[in-house]
Amino acid sequence: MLSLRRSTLKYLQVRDYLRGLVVSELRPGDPVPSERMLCERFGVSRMTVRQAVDALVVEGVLERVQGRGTFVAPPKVDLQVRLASFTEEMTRRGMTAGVKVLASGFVRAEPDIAEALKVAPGEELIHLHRLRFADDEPMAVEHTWLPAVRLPGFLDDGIPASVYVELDARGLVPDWGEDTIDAGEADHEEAKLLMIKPGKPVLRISRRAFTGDAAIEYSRSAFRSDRYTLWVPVARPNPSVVPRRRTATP
Amino acid sequence: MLSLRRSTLKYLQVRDYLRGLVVSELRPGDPVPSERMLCERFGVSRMTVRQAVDALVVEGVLERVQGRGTFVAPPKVDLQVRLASFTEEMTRRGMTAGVKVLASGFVRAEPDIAEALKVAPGEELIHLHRLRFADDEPMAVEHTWLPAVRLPGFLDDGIPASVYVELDARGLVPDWGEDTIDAGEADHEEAKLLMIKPGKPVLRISRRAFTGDAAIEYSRSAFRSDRYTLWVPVARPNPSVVPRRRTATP
DNA sequence: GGTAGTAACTGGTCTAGATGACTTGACCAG
DNA sequence: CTGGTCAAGTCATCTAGACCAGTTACTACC
Repeated sequence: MLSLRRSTLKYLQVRDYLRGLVVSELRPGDPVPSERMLCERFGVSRMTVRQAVDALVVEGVLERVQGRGTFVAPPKVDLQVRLASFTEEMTRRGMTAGVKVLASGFVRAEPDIAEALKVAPGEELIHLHRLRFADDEPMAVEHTWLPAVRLPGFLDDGIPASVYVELDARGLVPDWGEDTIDAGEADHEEAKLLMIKPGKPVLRISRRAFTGDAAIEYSRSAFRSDRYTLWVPVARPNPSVVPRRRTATP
Repeated sequence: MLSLRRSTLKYLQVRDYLRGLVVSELRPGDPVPSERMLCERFGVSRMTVRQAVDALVVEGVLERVQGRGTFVAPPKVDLQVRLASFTEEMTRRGMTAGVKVLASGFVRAEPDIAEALKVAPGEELIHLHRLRFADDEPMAVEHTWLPAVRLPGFLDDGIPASVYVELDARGLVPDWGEDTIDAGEADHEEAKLLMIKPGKPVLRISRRAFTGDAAIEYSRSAFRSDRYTLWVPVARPNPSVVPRRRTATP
């Protein structure tokens, strides 16, 4: 039936080994072991090693340079405004994402939330109030609303570890969305949770995510501005699989 | 030396054949020829075909479904994240954009500016300090730096009304760039210009714009957060080469 | 000293197979 | 009609090599 030997796949072993190297030992510009060395170390063929490296190159973690080697990519924190989950974003930055659920349950849609989700006011919503961590440091306070009618049984087994994983499992992966971003002052509750002083600036991000025509998630987050910077690439040419030129100096 | 037989590489031939199919004959959800059929048609091995298909999957052009086939991916909503310019943003809200030049001239590149523009510290830069208005109300304080060597005579006829128009006239239209966004506190100068209290939150946006490989503009802006919200349409990230769950609906 | 060549690395492309996992449809038994 | 089995087709993973192309360092020659 459900064979989840995922992690026993050889290329994933190699990939995760490399990812571990990058986040723990290496710095941008450092070379990773050559493909042939990895073949030997893991007892796999070169194509398998290349598959592992490919995955990390596509992710922007590594960069290949023909004739010289493969290097840890500079933190051009390609992490973008994409509809990636917080966990994905932090993982890409080499941090460990954590989350603490402060509250969860069903609520009736307030007018502003209803409008954002394009549902009728008073409709039943799933509400999550969470505190997000990066490397055990509080990073953001987040409120998330999801239309309950589209997610039956969402809270039945406790709070899902990841909203996006849960949406994925239901085939409701968002394909587009929009963020609005502004700066604000931390209120008392946010300040306490984020361990900053009330009135200090926070980056507020409201996100609407859609699956096809229907809104599936609306969230409001307040990020500590001293620890979080948003990167937005603007109209960048398609990087494709082809290797990019290099700037770092190993 | 420079061998650009690029297009004679087999996997590129296969890739471009598939790309042609997608744009000319097939519609989203349609299956492309199976990998083994492509092997036969082009007389190449399966790995080569997979390399071609991989490239298109990474680009988001195709989607693989194990056991069923490979299909044309549904159209992307918006390939790139795109930030509206200040003027566009104001127009969208039915406001009139204005600008006042506070200072202009030549400066030597400070280390941080030099790094952002990828020039040597101390290199000559054109510097503009401007205050931006929306409906005659101050909205943002902006510093802009441009490499003087690439823009001879830029300030000779006074301050250009629009930096972008001037760049356009010289064929130096930026084709890509990146913004970093965070929240900060207004310093005294900013507060005075924006007519807010010092320490109040401002949205800080740093923008680097590139023409080809060379940086052409670097700017830092501080926006009044009580009057300005950034709006960012977001597209879904490209699926990685690696794990795929079902999404296609042929 | 400088220069050209060369050897030993690196990643880039490619072959010709193998096995496994998943989906679909045809077929058969209840 | 329903449910199960089975085969054929698909993509997923993997092997053990091959040669090409770019980079670097060292060496031998001028």
